[in-house]
Amino acid sequence: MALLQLQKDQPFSLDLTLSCGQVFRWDKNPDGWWYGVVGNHVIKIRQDGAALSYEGVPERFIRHYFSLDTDLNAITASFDCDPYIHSAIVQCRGLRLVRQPAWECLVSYICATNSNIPMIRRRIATIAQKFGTAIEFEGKHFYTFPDPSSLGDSCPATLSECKLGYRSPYVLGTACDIPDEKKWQQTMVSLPYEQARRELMKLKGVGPKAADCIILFAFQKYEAFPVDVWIRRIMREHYLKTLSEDSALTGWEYDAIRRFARQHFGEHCGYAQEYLYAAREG
DNA sequence: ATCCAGGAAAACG
DNA sequence: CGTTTTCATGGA
Repeated sequence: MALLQLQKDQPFSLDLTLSCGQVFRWDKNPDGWWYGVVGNHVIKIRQDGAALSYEGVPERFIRHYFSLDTDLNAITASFDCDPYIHSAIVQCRGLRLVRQPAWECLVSYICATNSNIPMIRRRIATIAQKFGTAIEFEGKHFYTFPDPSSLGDSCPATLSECKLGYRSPYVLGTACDIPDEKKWQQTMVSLPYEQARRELMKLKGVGPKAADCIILFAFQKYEAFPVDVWIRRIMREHYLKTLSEDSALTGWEYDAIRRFARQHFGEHCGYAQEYLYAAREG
């Protein structure tokens, strides 16, 4: 068991960070410990005030994954520009965007379309269980997320057990389009936002929303502003009151919303998006 | 039954 | 070209 002491000027909420909907593979036990699989590691972690207790990975891994070295106060200050976002910032103090493994993030958001969070979590868990590698930890089995070739070579019958519905061929096709996970990841991080977005949208099952989520959560390009039905509702009610009430989100509207957000919240508008999403009330 | 959920592809004018 | 329809799944 290792201990990490957070600094006073380093706000962090493990609970908000792991339960705000950006990740799908973390679970909290009633005793307060979070368990998750990141890459090839099972991580066990809990927070008591400014103290983080953890095991499974070295400290530098924790710092990197949870973005503990980014100046969160500076980031939230950069988009703290109106009363509504201000209240979200106060309400979600300590929420950080984590650095998700890119391939898993990509598949996660292909599986997320027209679906809800519990369903997404179940799909990702089943994919890992069927195609990943088992890791034993505290007598229980955890599963790594399978690499592209493991999924690409999978038999369709087993994949259908993951209940992806019409998303199955998208996941399969994308697995075949990305033979080299590491090379793909390196290429993507080097591209500027708009270019990375266009590249991602070439993949089957990746539209504007999924592309923006992947860019934000896996590549830390904080100018991405994913617009889902919740964000559209919030933006319509508090920022773009001229938007029509019907929930259809056209391509033109999506661009109008993300461009407004980029201008209004600034270069970290993606971070602002996650605060808006986390502070949403049903 | 009907509607909805971190949408996107395919079909249609 | 922009717009509408369809898609599979399960919970409310």
